[in-house]
Amino acid sequence: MQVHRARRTPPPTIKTLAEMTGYSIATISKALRESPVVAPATRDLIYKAAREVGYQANARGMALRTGKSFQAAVLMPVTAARYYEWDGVEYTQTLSGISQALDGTDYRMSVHIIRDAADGAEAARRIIDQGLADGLIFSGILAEDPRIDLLVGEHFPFVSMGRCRKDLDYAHVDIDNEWAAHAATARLIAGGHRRIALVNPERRLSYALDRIDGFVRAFREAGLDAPMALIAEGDLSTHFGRQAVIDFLQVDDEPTAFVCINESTTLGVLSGLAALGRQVGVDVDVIAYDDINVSAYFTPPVTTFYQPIEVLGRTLGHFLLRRMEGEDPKALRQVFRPTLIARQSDDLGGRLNRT
Amino acid sequence: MQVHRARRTPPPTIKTLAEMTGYSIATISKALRESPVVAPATRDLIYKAAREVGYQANARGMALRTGKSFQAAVLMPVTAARYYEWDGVEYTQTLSGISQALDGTDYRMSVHIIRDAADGAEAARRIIDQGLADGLIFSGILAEDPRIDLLVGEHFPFVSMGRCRKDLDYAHVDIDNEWAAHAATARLIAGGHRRIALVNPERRLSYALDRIDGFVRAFREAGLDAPMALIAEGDLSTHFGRQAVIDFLQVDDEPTAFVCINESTTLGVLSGLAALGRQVGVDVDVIAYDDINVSAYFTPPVTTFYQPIEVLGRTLGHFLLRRMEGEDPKALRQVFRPTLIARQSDDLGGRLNRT
DNA sequence: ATTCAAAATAAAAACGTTTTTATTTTTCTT
DNA sequence: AAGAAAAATAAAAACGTTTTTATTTTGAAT
Repeated sequence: MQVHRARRTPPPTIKTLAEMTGYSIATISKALRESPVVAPATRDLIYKAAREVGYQANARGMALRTGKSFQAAVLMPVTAARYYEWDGVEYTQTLSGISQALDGTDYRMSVHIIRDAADGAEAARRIIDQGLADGLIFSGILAEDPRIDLLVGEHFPFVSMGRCRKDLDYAHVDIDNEWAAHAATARLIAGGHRRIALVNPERRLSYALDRIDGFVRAFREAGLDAPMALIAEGDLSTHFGRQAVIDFLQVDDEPTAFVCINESTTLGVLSGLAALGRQVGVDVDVIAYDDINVSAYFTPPVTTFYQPIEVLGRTLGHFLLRRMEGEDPKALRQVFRPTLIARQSDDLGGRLNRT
Repeated sequence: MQVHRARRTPPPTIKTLAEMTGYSIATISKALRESPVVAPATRDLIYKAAREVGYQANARGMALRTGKSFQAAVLMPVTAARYYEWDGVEYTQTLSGISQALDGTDYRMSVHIIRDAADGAEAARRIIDQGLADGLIFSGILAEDPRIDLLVGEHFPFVSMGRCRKDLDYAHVDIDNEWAAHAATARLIAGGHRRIALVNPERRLSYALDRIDGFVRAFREAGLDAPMALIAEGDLSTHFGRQAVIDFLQVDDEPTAFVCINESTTLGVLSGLAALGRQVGVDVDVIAYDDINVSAYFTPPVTTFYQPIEVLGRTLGHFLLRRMEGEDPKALRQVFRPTLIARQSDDLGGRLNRT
């Protein structure tokens, strides 16, 4: 026989406070909202009563009346298929950052898993139409991202992690991918490398283009033609990184260095190199981009451009809050430059012919 | 000058449908809830009208009236500090699994980041008190987890990923850690290993005890004493895994094999071994537990017990749905046994003295 | 003291549902 | 054909807020 606990007294509402203090619920509501029309003395009285009974505004009541949901939605891309389980691991840190920004506000974070870009657009549509959230954060920005057009058109508050290639006003946070790719490539060129491979995401992703731009610029500045044939394009899985290496090392004029786009692919690249018996730092150089500081533990540790992604997350959250307050998106833009963490020399220990 | 779009027509409500069909809102509501009191003919009519205008029940209205939030809360542990950025990466897959289970229901997934166990208990408290969610999923179960007592006491629907050591009725999903640790250890013992190290989480975590149990049982069954001094305890960071190796390899009678608890530590262990010049499969054997299938890409690939964590996530979600429907938690328990993926022989290529 | 404006508070309506209670319509029984 | 029971529908209340409108109180000016 299950013993049921005595029904707990229902949580206090503004009605409770009205009865306690003798004021009307209208006054209670205004007092708690810090409305200037209520006399300071009564406001204090009401606050005292609220504290006394531990009053917490009922989110559902507020939501219905105001039409707000007090939810900040985050679209989180997860590839369901095998080979991809390591994908998106950095989202743990991203969510943590966003949540930190939301802490202490009335907003909660709801996470919507999306399978691909189309799914993401549909999720955005649903969130707007059904008022599932008051603001939206998403990443994986395409060069021509329909979500950005949609949200800008609807005047729906959002912050994107990444920039699209259209000239629109929207709040965003990004990594300076052009700069990072340029810096990495230039460093390898300075080390004497000429055959440099770029392991890149698909070209429809906006930052894939940014990376290519930086890659090409580094060669141009050195008076060289960029080896466009050495740009591998694919999903950013570990499997892809590994396959890219295997493919490249089977052509005649094989690359002597790799620029990797994220940790997942980097791990794959290292795995591929190991499988083919190539030693990093001896036969080939690798320079990577890192956002959860894990490259230090790879074998061997690789030189990276590091940008803690939690910081991006925090910024995303803060920007979204301000955007939901109605702030002009023009003011809400930040592009981070990762810092170089050199863990290896990039000239194969000096064995490479310098020009 | 910003051009504002014409105010969009407000979304249809049951009132809209009432006007369209001529029925009262009460009938509309009942029809949509499939209540048997409304005549089938009218139900059909009302459904038709609803489809016509694309009616979607307003979540806020429902929430206020029913007192439900239609949120499934997930507590997601994230260690903020440096050294821990790789921690919890498997949560991407976990969330994906949960979300898959929730797909097509009225429930949304809200994620609450927690910093530690105490933070988790506080979050649970807040979720119950403020009715922030109708159900809860959490992991990182302690041997004596206060959250489980709390939630069982409050009759709040929840599913835990992992079991505590108390004999309580609650829905849960778990890995058979005792079995896995036993299998891994027994395999190494069969390979001739005697000095086997267990890289384990802190002992207050319930599954840390399970692992120790399995570890000890494997030795006992072989007629040996388990080397309790070779059990390293710490957070599950990459940093910890590396440090554990470095510590162990500086003692006299150093271990010849390592059993690792998760991928983060495994990566650390491999990093530590590489740093000390030990070759896996030559000087030392490593067997690991893997939930996002990444160990295949480590250098060298390591033998693992693999359990795709997304499957656990899906089960968690399904169990929570059933629990929120009021189903007896006794029926909602599942313990998964990971499958062995042998990527190396575990007797150092036969070089180890067999007993 | 009266009047009027300003300040403070109260009342009422509304947000979109569900549920309880009331009413009307239909069907069956005799 | 009348009456009662059953079925179908409608009306009203409620969930906890915020906001608009109405009322009361206060204070100052005459």
